[in-house]
Formats: sequence, structure tokens, C-alpha cells
Amino acid sequence: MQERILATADRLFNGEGIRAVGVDKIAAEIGISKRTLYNYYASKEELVHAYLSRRYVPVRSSSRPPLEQILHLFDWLERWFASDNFRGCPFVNAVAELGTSAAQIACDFKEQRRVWMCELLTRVPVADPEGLSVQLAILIEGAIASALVRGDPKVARCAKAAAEVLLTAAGARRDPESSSQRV
Amino acid sequence: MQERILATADRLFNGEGIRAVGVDKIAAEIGISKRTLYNYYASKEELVHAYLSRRYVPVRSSSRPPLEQILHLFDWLERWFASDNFRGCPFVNAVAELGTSAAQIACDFKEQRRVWMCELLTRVPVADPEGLSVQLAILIEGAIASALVRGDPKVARCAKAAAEVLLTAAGARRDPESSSQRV
DNA sequence: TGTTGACTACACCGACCTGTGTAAGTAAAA
DNA sequence: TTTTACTTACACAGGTCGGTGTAGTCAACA
Repeated sequence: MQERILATADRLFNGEGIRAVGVDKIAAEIGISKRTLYNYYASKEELVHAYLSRRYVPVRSSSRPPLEQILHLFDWLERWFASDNFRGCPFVNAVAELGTSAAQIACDFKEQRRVWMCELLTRVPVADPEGLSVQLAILIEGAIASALVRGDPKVARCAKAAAEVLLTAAGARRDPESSSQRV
Repeated sequence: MQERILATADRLFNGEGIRAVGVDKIAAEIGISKRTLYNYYASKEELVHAYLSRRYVPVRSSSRPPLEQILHLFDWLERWFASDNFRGCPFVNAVAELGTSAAQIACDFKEQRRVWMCELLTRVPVADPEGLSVQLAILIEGAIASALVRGDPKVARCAKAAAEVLLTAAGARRDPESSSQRV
């Protein structure tokens, strides 16, 4: 039941905005009384926090080459942009709607993804993995925002092309076939 | 008076969010009655539209070299990020708060800035000015979002460095001193 | 049978929202 | 002086919001 509430809140918050969705609407959508909802979440603020924490999913590392993993992220972005429930980055939207109170969890999430990329970059290897990871993170963030204001998922491809240029300039060699570096 | 209302609305909308600021607060901030405010703007929606239109300022083209103009934009971004009234891109925030109804004017604004860069790029010149202008726009957008979630204005410098790499890779030559190409 | 826990319906609170209606005040123009 | 335009204070309508209180229903379990 708690999961049903959170799943519905996730869908509505992400689809229409946090401030635009009231607790009555969430409860009505599931078909439960508002009283039941408040038995599982003491306040809307708590529900919002659970919603953002749920979106905070750790990035998975596969066994594929680091470069491929990073570039594959942009393909995943394009599919996300093309999906009908894409409405921009939930964390950035939360900061825009709720102010700096939501900035902490948003920052944590972004930083975690950047560190994931940075670790991959050290295994490529490239010059200055730290700086490059920040640049790639900026590209990802910009692709999300641009895909939102335009309706065009293809900006992910432009961002991917830019990422390839940055990686090449940093000395990354595609598919060196010497992937004997066990991970 | 109309300007005073709009200026105050601009400050509050940008500083606290559109949905978070009521017309009462705007009127009280100026010291006028709510009735007076409604004499100049028939509805809050009209005031919001005026607020976004006001933010829609055409980019200025100077007589300086095209490359310098583009790179200078990132310096301007860093100063903006460091200012105390920075709260992300007002257009992206409006889309996040009001949904796709605000997407049109946001898209117009972003596209206008991209076209401005694209025209500058054709005068550099570079290969594929269209594609590169989209990539630079993504960098700008990403820098804004990243500076918002982190509190760090220095991401503008990382974005600028990335832009320099992209420009160099596209064949742009810094300060060719052969700026005889009159515009 | 009785008890317990979860759920429901529903009214209600206080606060805030956008927007209007009204009567009175004020100052400049006619 | 009279008219006209603008402003004020203030109440209020109609709605939504987050959140609570209460009484009752239902099923599982002892």
C-alpha cells in the first residue's frame, strides 16, 4: 500500500509538478481515503521527500568498456526524452518549485552520477578525469533542459557528439581492445 | 506604475517562484492596493506572461570578434551565477512550474540565442555551424542547471573550457587577426 | 464471541489563493 | 466648481490547499 501511494505520487508529481498536485488528488487516484494516505505519510513534505529519494537510483556499472558505458548513457537519455512521461529532471524541477530546500538531495544525486563517470574516466584513461566528468555532467544537464523546452529528443544525439569530441580531445582511445584491465 | 508592478513581479517571481508568489504579496511589496494592480493587469496569468516577455531580451551583437563574443557569454554566465538573485533559468523554471503552456516562449528565447550564436559561428568560420550552435546551447543550459543545484558559479568556467575544445575541434582559429570580414 | 487493526466516509478547520464589488478619497483637468 | 481619472481600504465570494477529528465498517484472529 505504501508502495502504491509512492508510485502514484511519483507519477503525478513528475507529470504535473509537485505544487500542482494535492494530496486529495493522489488519494483519489488510488481510490483510498485521504485519511489512509496520512497513515503512511505524516505530511506532504514527507511524501515529497520519499518521491525524490525514490528517484535517487544509484547508477549501475556494467562490465562493458568505460567509454561505451558513458556514451551509452546518452542513448538512454534519448529514449527517456522520447518517452511520454518525460518532463525534465525531477530534481531540477523540485528545486525550481520548492526552492533551495530541495537542493541538497538534488546535488547529492548529480554528484553521485558525476563521480561514477569520473571513476570510469580514470580507467579509460583520460587527462584530468575530474574536469572532464564535470563537463560531461554539464552536457547531460543541458541535454535534459534543452529536450524539455524544445520537444526534440534528438538533442541527446548532439550532446553525445559533443561528448565524443571532448573525450577524444582528452586522449581517450575508442575500443583499445586491450581491455585486460580487470574491474 | 505599470513598470513598477512588473519590476516587482519580476523580482519576486524569479526569486521565489511563480506559484509561490501571490498577487497580494506583489501589491503589498509595492505598497499599492490589490485593486490597483488589477487595473493594470487583468489577471495573474497576464502578469506572468509580461514577466516572461520582459525576460525575453534580444541578445546584443557587438563589433568584437565572433569567437570572443561567444566565449564572453560564459564569463557573463559566471557573473550571473555568482549574483545573489540567480535562481536558474526563469524560462525553464516556468516550464517546470506551469507545464507546457510556458514552453512556447521559452523555446522561442532559447532558439533566438542559438541562432545568434549560429550566425557568429558562420563568420568564424567553423564546420557545421548549426550543429555546433546546438552543442553550445546545450553547454549553456547545462551550466545554468548545474550552477543551480550546486551553489558553485565556477561551473561556468568548466563549460567555457568545453566550449573552447568544441570550437577548436570544429576548426575555429582564435584571433586570426584577419578580421577583414566586415559584417 | 470479543478484540484488534486497518480502512472508509465525511465533515471540518484555518490558511491561502485569484478575483470582484463598493464606497470613499484625491488631484488634476475642464 | 465640476468632472474625470485614479487610487485607496476593505469586505467578500468561491475555490483549493494541507491536515485533523470522528464515527463507523470490515476482516482477521484469539
